[in-house]
Amino acid sequence: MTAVSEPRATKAIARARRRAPYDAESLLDVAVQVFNERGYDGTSMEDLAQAAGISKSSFYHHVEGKEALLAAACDRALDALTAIREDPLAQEGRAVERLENVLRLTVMALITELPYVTLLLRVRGNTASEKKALERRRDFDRFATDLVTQAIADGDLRTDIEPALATKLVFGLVNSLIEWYRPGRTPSDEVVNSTVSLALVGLRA
Amino acid sequence: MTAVSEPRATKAIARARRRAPYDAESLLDVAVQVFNERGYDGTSMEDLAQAAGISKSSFYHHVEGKEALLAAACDRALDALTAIREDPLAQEGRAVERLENVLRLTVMALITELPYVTLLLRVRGNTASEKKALERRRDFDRFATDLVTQAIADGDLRTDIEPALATKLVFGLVNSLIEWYRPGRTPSDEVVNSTVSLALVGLRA
DNA sequence: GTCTATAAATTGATAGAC
DNA sequence: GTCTATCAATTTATAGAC
Repeated sequence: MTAVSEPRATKAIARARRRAPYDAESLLDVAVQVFNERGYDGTSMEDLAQAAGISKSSFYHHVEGKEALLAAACDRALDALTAIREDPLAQEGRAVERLENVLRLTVMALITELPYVTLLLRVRGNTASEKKALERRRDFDRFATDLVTQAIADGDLRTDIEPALATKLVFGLVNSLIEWYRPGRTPSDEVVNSTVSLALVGLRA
Repeated sequence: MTAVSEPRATKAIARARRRAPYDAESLLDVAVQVFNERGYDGTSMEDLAQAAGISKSSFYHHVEGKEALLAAACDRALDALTAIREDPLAQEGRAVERLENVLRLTVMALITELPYVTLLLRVRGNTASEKKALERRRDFDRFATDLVTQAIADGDLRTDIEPALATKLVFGLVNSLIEWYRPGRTPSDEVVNSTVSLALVGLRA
């Protein structure tokens, strides 16, 4: 059974099944992990190549460059956040219910896309692609602020905290997950429930 | 009244009064500001010199080097946090009262030392001095965790959230201030009260 | 696809004149 | 104290052999 005698499709599948060790996606995973450990600017392409177990030149064969890696990671995180806005749970019911759903979906997105969102939330805006990522992030912030503002106007949340301030506090609480949450330590269900509960109990009228 | 005829002490005072434009402290302020804008690793000594309005070489005349600037800034932030542990308000009364005081003092420290604490909370631990700063920071985290644990054991805080998780959430909320608080926008009193209130109301039994 | 070699630019830091 | 000039190391990225 030599590979030569097999049809092309079979070869492609076999290749995929044994998980080609170095495809663009797995190298992105490696890069994002190292970026999060040492910081994006504190990581050299040599660091990434070593973490992947190949030479720097081979690494470049698979990826466009350092900034493209960061942009791809940010896009993945931002796509996850954007999907929340379009989720039916974010569009029906009272504002306070939509807010609770959005908070829950956000915590879940933070957990499932943790490395990517971590990188996104640390972006400083030094380059053009970083500025673009920050702009998309601000879109989500505005969406969240509108939701909190509406819930307060509905009389469902305490009125002694400014809407903009309340939003920043609640999403600051939620986003702080990237600083301490590590998969496998605490069941993610418990983290989701505790986080949403703590945020909303403190905020309710 | 020529400078030549004045005694040395007078000259020194006059020099100090007109605020020598480039002393080590004011250059640290400049450096910390730029570090926070572009990230520590994303900032070059050339960037710092330009921000200070002098050449890179002149800048080096006043400061030891890049890492020393970071260490000095972290030390200042950590000194502010350490002072909280030694504050009488953190040592008397029930654990839940001490916790409320510590939360309030922490928010106040974040606000008064904002640039320094911001830099500290972003340190990744890449160098020896950064690792040392992270270790001092962990000391404060342990102190905070003990306080929350005790308050839960006292029956003053809700028991359905793990002490370690509750601590991370509450201090995640408090520390998120560095991401959005900017002096002069919202009165600091309002931020302190709202932050402490939101955190504790959500946490109380 | 992988590698060694190297280019081209930047960086932290210093030398030494004024 | 400030500057220009420069060093030595590092960094992003490419060339080209296998």
